[in-house]
Amino acid sequence: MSTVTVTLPDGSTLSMDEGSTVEDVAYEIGPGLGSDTVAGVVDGDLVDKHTPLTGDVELVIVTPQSDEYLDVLRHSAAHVFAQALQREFPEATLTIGPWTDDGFYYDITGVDLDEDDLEDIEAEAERIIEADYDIVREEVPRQGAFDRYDDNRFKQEILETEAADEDPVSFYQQDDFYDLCQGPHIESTGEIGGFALLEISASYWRGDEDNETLTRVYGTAFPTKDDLEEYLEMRQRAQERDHRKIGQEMDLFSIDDTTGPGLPLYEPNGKKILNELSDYVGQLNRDAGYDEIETPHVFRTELWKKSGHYDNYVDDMFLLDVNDEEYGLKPMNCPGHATIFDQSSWSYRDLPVRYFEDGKVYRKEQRGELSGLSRTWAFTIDDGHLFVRPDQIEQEVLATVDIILDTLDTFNLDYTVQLATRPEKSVGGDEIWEKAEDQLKSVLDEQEIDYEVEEGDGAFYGPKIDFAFEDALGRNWDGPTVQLDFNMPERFDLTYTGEDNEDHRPVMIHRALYGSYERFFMVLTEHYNGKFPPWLAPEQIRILPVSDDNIPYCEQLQEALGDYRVEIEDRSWTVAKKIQVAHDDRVPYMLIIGDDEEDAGTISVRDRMEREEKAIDIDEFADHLETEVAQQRTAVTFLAGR
RNA sequence: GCCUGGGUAGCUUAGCGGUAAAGCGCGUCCUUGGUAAGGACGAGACCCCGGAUUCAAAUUCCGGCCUAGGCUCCA
Repeated sequence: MSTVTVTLPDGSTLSMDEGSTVEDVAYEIGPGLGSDTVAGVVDGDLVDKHTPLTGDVELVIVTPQSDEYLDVLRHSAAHVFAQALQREFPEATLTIGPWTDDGFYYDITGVDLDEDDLEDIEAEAERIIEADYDIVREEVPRQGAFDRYDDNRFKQEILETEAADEDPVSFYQQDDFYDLCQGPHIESTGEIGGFALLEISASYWRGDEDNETLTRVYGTAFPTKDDLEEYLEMRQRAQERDHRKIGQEMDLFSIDDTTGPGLPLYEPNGKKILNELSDYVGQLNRDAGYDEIETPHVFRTELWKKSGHYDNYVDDMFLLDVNDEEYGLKPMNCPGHATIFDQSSWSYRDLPVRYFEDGKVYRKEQRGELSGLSRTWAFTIDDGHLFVRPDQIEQEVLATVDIILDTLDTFNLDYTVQLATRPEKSVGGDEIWEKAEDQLKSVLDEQEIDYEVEEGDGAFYGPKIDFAFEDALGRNWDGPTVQLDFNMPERFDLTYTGEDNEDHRPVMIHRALYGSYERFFMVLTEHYNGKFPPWLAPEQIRILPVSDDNIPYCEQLQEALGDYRVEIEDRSWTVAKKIQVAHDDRVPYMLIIGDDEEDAGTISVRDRMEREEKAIDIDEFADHLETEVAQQRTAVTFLAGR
């Protein structure tokens, strides 16, 4: 019998008989590990512990202490759900039920479920867990598998595709329930300590919207009840920091039924933050050699035909009929910017030319996609376009990435980076694409940025670097971006005169430091949980008079702090209530002013971190705040070191 | 766009065939307070919009609009 070499995570190797299973290897290492083994990771794939090894492999043994154990547990939890479902609704048809990052789902059909049903199914699942059924792998001849699923075309399809080469086919059985499945699974249903069903939703078979709609039930499972509780609390906390909730509480923005979907209305508090954000990037852009321009919200469709948007993007555009002529709200700012570039003749010495604009754009996204500020119909891009010579691409991309990193650092944000490369449908030659992608890569490497390459995910007109953020609910959203564009300069026939006195084609770079203000606003609101840094906070200071008699002195203080956004709490409440409400409103600094302060000509400062100090000189506070705001510090620091 | 929930006062929600409720907010008054919600009274609702069933609809049914989650999209 031939042998195979198994390489373990520590680099050591074992020689095993060919056909030995993952579990055999574990027992070879030690009986304790053997009995603990739940599954294995063979060359990166999570497999059942009974999987035979047929060649030289890298192997990780999965035990209840492994990270992968949760996946295995949840996979089994999906089966427990399916069994409970079939007990309650025998007519339900099962399709697929994998684990996910934070639980599992099962796609089913043939039954309508509502939230109450979910509770019943959950109760049934608890009984199945309580019963602690053994979960047993079973090998069934191919024909037998088809017989089992003679009324389930989804399972049949899986047998004909994913499991096309398998005979026998593996099933997993617990009690009288079985499911076509490759595994791996835990030993018995009782290993699941905490089980919960979370949501009913929908999906398409095979993720294709032309296919049948399925009902998807999301759930999660943990080794212990405590782990589950902790997860549910975390979920609850995440919902608490949802920007839509905070936006409502802090009167930042609203989206009104009457004015329309996906069309955010910024209230005064929100606009104050937007203005600070705009001033911040405006300064960065000017410092980086950009010229500010402005374009209107609507253009004749002639422009969109010229830019190619009319052919490729018209379904997402808002079109208007004006005197029998067609106009379109701009879904992008670039054609306007390219037109401005085209108003002058340029020498190679003039390049790069850099334009920027806080440009409002309108995109008629699918209705079901609209969500708070993260996906809207109207949004403002801090949009910049560079017109560069081909030899300037790298330096300009580098400079742009540099400013993006500065910006993200100012807000102390976490992000991921993707390099999106040439899609199947694209314009431009092989050489220019290859070169451009290399240039983007070398910029990312030079900046020592971790990034993922998303093959074929670039725009048709050029490759791009995207920076993405995660929202409170763990969803990813693209933010800052740098995109190369070989197409627009062609379409607009943009040229500059080279050293050789010939016309040359510039390359266009699209870039945004925030992405859109809306989405960035969402990210910041959730990142700070509404506790905006003092430089951004809509209300930076609230003065709380102890009694109404102190109001005149408070007004003097307000005037002395005229450089800041200061409000006086003049409602006739107790001091305790004024403090409570100021905390709820997330105001960075409260000045508590009673007779003591008024007589001494001082202030008491309390911050939203609940620190407080009395008898402070107002100038000292104002000086500190000036620094804190000027440096865009992300925390309230006046009382930190005192 | 698709599926499943949901839409009741400015906000958060209860009510689910028979006189529209509560808390917060708002107004007036009392209280002038010293560190995380003092008290009383009051105003405020086309119960999302159409249609149907019924003696009677916020409540049931149908259609639409909006919204949440997911799916699918996302130059």
